[in-house]
Amino acid sequence: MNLPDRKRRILKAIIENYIDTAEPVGSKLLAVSFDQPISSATIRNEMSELEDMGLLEKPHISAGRIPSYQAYRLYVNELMDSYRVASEEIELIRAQMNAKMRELDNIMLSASKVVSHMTGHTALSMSSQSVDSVKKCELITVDDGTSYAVVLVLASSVKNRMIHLSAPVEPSTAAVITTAINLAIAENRLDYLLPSMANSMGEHSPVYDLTRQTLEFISQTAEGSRRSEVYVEGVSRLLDNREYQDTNRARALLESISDHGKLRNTLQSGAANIVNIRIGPELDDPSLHDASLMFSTYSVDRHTRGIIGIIAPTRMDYAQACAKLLGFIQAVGGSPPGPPGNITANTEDTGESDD
Amino acid sequence: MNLPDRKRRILKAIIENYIDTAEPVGSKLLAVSFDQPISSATIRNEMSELEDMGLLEKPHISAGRIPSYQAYRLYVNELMDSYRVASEEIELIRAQMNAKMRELDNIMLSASKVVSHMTGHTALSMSSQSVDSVKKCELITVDDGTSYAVVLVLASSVKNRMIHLSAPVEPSTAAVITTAINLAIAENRLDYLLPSMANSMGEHSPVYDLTRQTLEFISQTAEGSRRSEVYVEGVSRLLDNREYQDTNRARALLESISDHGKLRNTLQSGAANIVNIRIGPELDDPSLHDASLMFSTYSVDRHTRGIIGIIAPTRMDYAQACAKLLGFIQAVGGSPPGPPGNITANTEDTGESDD
DNA sequence: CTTAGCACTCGGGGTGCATGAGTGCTAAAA
DNA sequence: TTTTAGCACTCATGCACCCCGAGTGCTAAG
Repeated sequence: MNLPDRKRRILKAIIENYIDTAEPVGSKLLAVSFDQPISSATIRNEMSELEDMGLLEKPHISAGRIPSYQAYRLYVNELMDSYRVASEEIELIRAQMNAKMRELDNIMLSASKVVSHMTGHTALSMSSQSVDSVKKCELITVDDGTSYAVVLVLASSVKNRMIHLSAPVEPSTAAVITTAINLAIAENRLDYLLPSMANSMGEHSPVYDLTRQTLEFISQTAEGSRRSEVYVEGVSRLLDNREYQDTNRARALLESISDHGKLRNTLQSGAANIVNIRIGPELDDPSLHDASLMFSTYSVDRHTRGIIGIIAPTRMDYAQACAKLLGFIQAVGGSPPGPPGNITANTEDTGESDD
Repeated sequence: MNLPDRKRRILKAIIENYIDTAEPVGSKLLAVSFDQPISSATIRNEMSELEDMGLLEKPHISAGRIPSYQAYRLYVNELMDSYRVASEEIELIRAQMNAKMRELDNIMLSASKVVSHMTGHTALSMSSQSVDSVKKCELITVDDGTSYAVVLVLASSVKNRMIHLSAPVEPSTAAVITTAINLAIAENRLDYLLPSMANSMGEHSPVYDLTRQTLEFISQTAEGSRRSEVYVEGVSRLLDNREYQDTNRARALLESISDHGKLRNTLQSGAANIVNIRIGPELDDPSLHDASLMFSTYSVDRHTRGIIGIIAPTRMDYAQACAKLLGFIQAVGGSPPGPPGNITANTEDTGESDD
């Protein structure tokens, strides 16, 4: 967007003021906050024009202006200072992550806790295995054959389930089943396995039952691989924000956040390797129209990649949140702290360039 | 508690009225709601005495009375009508559970969703494996030896983790390790295994590393077996309640509910086979003093048992919630719907009998 | 023991008013 | 042409005030 320098400065000041105070900002107040002072009247004129451009809004006639959604978009794209994270802070994050990971043994959960705590916002976290196909299957005998643990090895994780049978199956038979299934996986003809067994032994034998349940688990896993769990941490922090003092709005937001299916889709829709920022109306859900989502993929090591993000009012401190997020990614990413600022916050531009 | 009949009736009416309206109930209003009418003055006298007994409280001098915590306790112990669940409703719950279980493949998560939906309150759910010791360990080769999936079979569940090594370990070697570990588990001498290996092969061999990480996982699992996950569903419903229109209270409550460690302890502290009701001050957490917890254990089949409960304001409809909970338990429990009412709602009495 | 009556309390809702932060517009200054 | 000062106007907010109604306790009569 091509905006004269003074307008940019004024708009930036308004946005940052509003982020800070959550109150409409007026011309007088703003006038004194500049280095070389401009009169409030001038600012009023500029504001009026910014309003015509769709960048500012008036809650009512005798209040100050607040930034519009477009203003936030402009802000994160062009105006925002890139905040930098002190390397001590990165060290701190690393220490916290280590502590949490000892305690919790689930990286995604730890990540959400740490990020929620350090940003003061509600954090979202999930693992970002891309389509994670089943590579191998094992059956482990429990209780001498009436129960089996099915273990599926996927490209980047392992899933298991307990299967209980009405009558025992010999471990050696289970081994045969395992071999057959693994062969079928390799040759991609799982669908033919079960019908052929049904013919040879009937549908009521425990061996058939074991195979059936195992195959069912495999297909469910394949189905569900792209629906990994979403961890939400620090929901209560949402209520700290002025905009959610109104219980109805808070309730709507909470409800949206509880819909992990939608969250997952949104989080997976981000571009890789950049900090994705979705501002209010850019999110489908209408009850998220006064909230913003900031998220990014990250990698812990070659095997584990995740998506971490925060959700907060549109009026969040984007610069700071972005910096903290990058700090987190750097801290867990194993890359050395190095000189700060070498990770840049490219933010996704969703296209619409009005004017 | 030995209370004259009329006092009981009045108290019951006050409590139920308050549960309904969330407003202090006064003498006049109450007077007209009885079958054979009593004058408001009489009710005032009775109320005054009930207040002296610690069963009623006045928010202020010119408002009606509200039940005290002791009144709620008395109510759930003695006054409450046992609501019964229609067998159609049980069928409905069963259908919902079946649908959810197909969709989610996690019983506890399904349970919390269904119960939250049917009671209209926030639901808590966890599996109630009693101490769940490691029975068996398996190592599954992935990627030709640089990664292994460790699978632990416990008494009632299976856990797994991926281990990545810097150099490959032969599958046959892994089999030897597995055997050694299983032997050590059986003989309960896991602690001696690692030091003896360190001596024979040094701490930098990949075999040592694999063993070390496997043992670490085993000890973490043993440690964490009594901390199974707590599922919380429908938090947004909390905000529907009058008492949580105040964001500060709501925030405190949300925070408490996010502390799964405490929740787990509370849920595990319940007696088996009865509906446990913990009213406000009976919960340790001060920010839960205006909330009540109702929960119970249940079993799906011989292998899976869970704890299901709800959390709501002290002013919740205990009778209805209790009935729904019992309905749920009956629906998933596999026992036939049968004549309703054969499960009784014994509620735990926490002792204190003042007066 | 119950009830009618009375005086008293106090929270909540409504009204009226002053205040102040904000705006737009116009005309003079730069 | 751009900036600034000044002025009239607009509302949201807070405060004081008052009234109403639901509720109470107490007393005296039934």
